[in-house]
Amino acid sequence: MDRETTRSGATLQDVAREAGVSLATASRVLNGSTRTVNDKYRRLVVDAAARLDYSPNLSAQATARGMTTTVALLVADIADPYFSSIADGVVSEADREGLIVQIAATGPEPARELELVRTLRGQRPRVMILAASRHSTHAAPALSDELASFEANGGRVAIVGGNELPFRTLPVDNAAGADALARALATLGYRRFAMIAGDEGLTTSDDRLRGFAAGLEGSGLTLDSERVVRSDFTRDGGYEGMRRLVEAGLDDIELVFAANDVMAVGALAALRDAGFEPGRDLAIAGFDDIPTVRDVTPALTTVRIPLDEVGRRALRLALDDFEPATTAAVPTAVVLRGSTPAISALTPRPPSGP
Amino acid sequence: MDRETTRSGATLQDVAREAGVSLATASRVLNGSTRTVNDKYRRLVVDAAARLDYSPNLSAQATARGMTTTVALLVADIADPYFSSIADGVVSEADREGLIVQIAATGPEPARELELVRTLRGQRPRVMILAASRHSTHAAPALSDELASFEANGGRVAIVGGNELPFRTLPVDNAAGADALARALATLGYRRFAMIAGDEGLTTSDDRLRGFAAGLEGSGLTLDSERVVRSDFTRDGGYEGMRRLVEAGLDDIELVFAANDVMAVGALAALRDAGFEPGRDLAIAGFDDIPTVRDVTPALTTVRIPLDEVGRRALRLALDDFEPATTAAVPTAVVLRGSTPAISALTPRPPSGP
DNA sequence: TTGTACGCGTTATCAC
DNA sequence: GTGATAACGCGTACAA
Repeated sequence: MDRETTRSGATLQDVAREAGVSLATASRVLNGSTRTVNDKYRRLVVDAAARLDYSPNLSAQATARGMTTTVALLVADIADPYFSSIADGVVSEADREGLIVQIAATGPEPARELELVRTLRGQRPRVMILAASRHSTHAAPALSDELASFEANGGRVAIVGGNELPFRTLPVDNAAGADALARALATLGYRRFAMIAGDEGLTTSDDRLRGFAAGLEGSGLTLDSERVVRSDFTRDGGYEGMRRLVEAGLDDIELVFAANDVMAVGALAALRDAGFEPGRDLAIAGFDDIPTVRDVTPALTTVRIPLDEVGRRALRLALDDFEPATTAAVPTAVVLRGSTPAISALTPRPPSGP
Repeated sequence: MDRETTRSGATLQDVAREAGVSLATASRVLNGSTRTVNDKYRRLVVDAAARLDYSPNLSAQATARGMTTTVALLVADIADPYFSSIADGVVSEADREGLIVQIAATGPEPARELELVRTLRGQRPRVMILAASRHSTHAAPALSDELASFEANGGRVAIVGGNELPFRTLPVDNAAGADALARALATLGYRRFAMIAGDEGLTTSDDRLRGFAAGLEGSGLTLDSERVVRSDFTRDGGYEGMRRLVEAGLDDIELVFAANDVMAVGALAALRDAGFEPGRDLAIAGFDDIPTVRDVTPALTTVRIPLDEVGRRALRLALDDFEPATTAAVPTAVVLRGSTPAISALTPRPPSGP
């Protein structure tokens, strides 16, 4: 016994032997669902397990049960607040379910998504959440096949944000949010807009662009396509986008809408570096409402997405049994802050040619 | 064959049968390390695998090999930029090694750390990285036992930041960084300080406090212990801390050092809400150099830790075989920004007693 | 209620 | 170089 105590990696066998019961009994009290075990034996087993410092081997459990207790989460960049907030929601909800979260990051190349899905599938996770999938993907068929195989084996798939893949999707109404933002800005008196968007094909960005343009049109305004610059979907991308706008001359622009908050924050910096004061010389708006935007100056107008709730709901969506049709879209809400004051507060800027 | 093609979850058996070879051969070509397989058979197997959409069951591999391909990462809060940046480093490095990262979050209660370590151990990860462990923990013995058991079974442990646990540790010299910061601030002309620290026992915070005080003393200054307020190690904690400082009257304080950047950002907001202008009425400094602090106004003086590198190095530390003694501490660097102008730029504030 | 025996999908040790 | 076959640690009929 002393030898057993010292040696680690006690197996269920060891526990059973130590407790003087059968393997099956030990299994039942330690991991079994139906509690049909005599209390006398139960105690014996529990004590033995504690004494041997037994830790169930989840891999073995998984192969035996044919089912794991992990959820795989695919993001583009875990350091991006958008994704880390979603991840936070997934992790906390998974925790409540006794599930462990595996995170993989595609990085800048969306092509890696397929590859990672393939790898993660090997883990046979109970659910797979795709939050990175923001591209109207040319690789869609292959990805779709992969996910279908996964589901055919009992796995659950949940996709965050609308794309056309035929799986449970948690819709985030980017278009409607951008539309509402445009109308709110129009109400504030803004008339001339520019936008810093992501690359074409990035559905999140495309939807927000489309919604924004629609909202403006609904207000009798237009978004000149020449005033839409494309850039990376990152802070530095936003910086670069604003730099280009400034270079092209923003003399007749009153407001720049960045396709997401990190871009907007970058745009803020670029604008300052160019000698302008955001919220006074030019208004800026973003999208997502990441925590940071409360703390930049001026505080950023944006469209709020409850990101942690998105994470939690994505997991629930995958886990629960119900009609997929009942899945309501995540509500978005326009949040007006200092970066978009009433137009009258904006100081007219002198024309600044290229 | 058609039936096989349609049915998913093809097993290695299926592939072997489809290819007309033995299980062993199939295993060798698909997953084996030593490539001692005839090319003719090799092709057969590879083709069959592709046709059946075979995906190796990592759980089964793990039970058979007694070793997984996952690394477990323990953080306090994945939505906190400090941790998500570290996680980013871990994930990217793990990716290079073909490893999958599992993330668990302890949340505000450090007691959960032990519990989570226990759970994660069940996964038999190849390495376990503790980044959350910032408390001089009363639960240290139990935690230490748990980790020791884990290592005794071939697992690797890496701990981020100094604590006294007897495992491979990636030292982050918080004390030295804070010391250097204090001296730099003294050089700028600052003389009267306050600090917003985390709860006592939070080693990260304690070390930074100690280092800061030491740096001041080295410059012939002192940090009055009455000027040290304790608060949550979060953005809102920083806000609350600054609120209390203001309430107590900060008439003779020139600079507030927050124990980390998110707190400093909160402090910035609180200061503004109280009617003061940070960087003009009062200087503020933080610690970590999270991405955000470049973009707040004024940009925040801080001590830079290369967080993604911390993540990468932590994984390497766990993975590599070498003398633990050779592990150099992560370099920190003082970064002076607008939130701590030369003291002459600070406007004298009128006394504001409670 | 408890124990026996088999199966989960792979790897690894043998002989061949 | 290849193929049986025994592990790996555990769940779970099935029988007792």
